[in-house]
Amino acid sequence: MATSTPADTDLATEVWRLITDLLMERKEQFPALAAGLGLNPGALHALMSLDESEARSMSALAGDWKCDASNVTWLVDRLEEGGYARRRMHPTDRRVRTVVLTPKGAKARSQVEAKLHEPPESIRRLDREDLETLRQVLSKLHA
Amino acid sequence: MATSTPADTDLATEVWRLITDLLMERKEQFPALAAGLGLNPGALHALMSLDESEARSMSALAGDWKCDASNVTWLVDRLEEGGYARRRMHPTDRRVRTVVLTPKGAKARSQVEAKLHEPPESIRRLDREDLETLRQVLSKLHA
DNA sequence: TATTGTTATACTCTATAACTATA
DNA sequence: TATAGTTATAGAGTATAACAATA
Repeated sequence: MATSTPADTDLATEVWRLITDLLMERKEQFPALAAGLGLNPGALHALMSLDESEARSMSALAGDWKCDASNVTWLVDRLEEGGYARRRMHPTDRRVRTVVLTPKGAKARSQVEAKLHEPPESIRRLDREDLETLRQVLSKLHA
Repeated sequence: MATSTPADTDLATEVWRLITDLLMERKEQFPALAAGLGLNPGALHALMSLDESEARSMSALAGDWKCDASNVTWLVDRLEEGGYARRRMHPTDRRVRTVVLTPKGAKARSQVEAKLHEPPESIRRLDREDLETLRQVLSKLHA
């Protein structure tokens, strides 16, 4: 119907973000997005919590991901196979392996984040006044 | 802060329902609710799509649940073990088995639905005016 | 001969336990 | 002796293929 101005699109994005933040998780398109990267949902979830600059040890990742250390080995193997992450040596403790995203992994992560924040058609169709109203009221939920 | 009147609680329920309907799925408390019934998430999802009165064939359920027929056998076995559903003969075609919820299964289903529609604390804290506003704007998303 | 549902079997993802190498 | 990570192994949940009963 009505076309969106850039300002409306930004608003729609923000409103959608407020709603999804409220829900904490929007595991929905997630399996499909994972499959698109040749990953299972668990491995994509892992990818989303990694960083290009900050190296995390395997044991720290077991804590982050609330899973067994042996499963961290398996998940990081999947990410390395896909070229999304790589293991590094720890500078001082030779027992420890750290994990960082590759450039490809960082790009995949930001693209998936963009998809997850993309408002659905029904939200984008709202006019500016409605979106402003939603933003105002939903902002109160942050308290 | 402000205490809720019954009217506010109904409004909060409705607003929360509008948001979750928009998202289609809110797999979040779901694994915990399933575990509480001695089921896995897949089996609870199956239970939620069954009815006490309407009998569905195994092959129809494979379509509904988007899974293989052999997995329907497995899931219905789990539901029968828990006393939530039972197989019946088809009145005319002796190859076909149909599945219906038991009274226990119907009760479990409505209790889980109630839990899923329960608004979170942050929504319940909104005052009546904000909830009315949300309801009004979010209703437009149904179009 | 085709279809319904089950059984036999295999694959994915996860965990527990045993192991290797460091510390 | 304790810790980090891996490998060996087992279990849950899913699929594919072979099968028995019925149409």
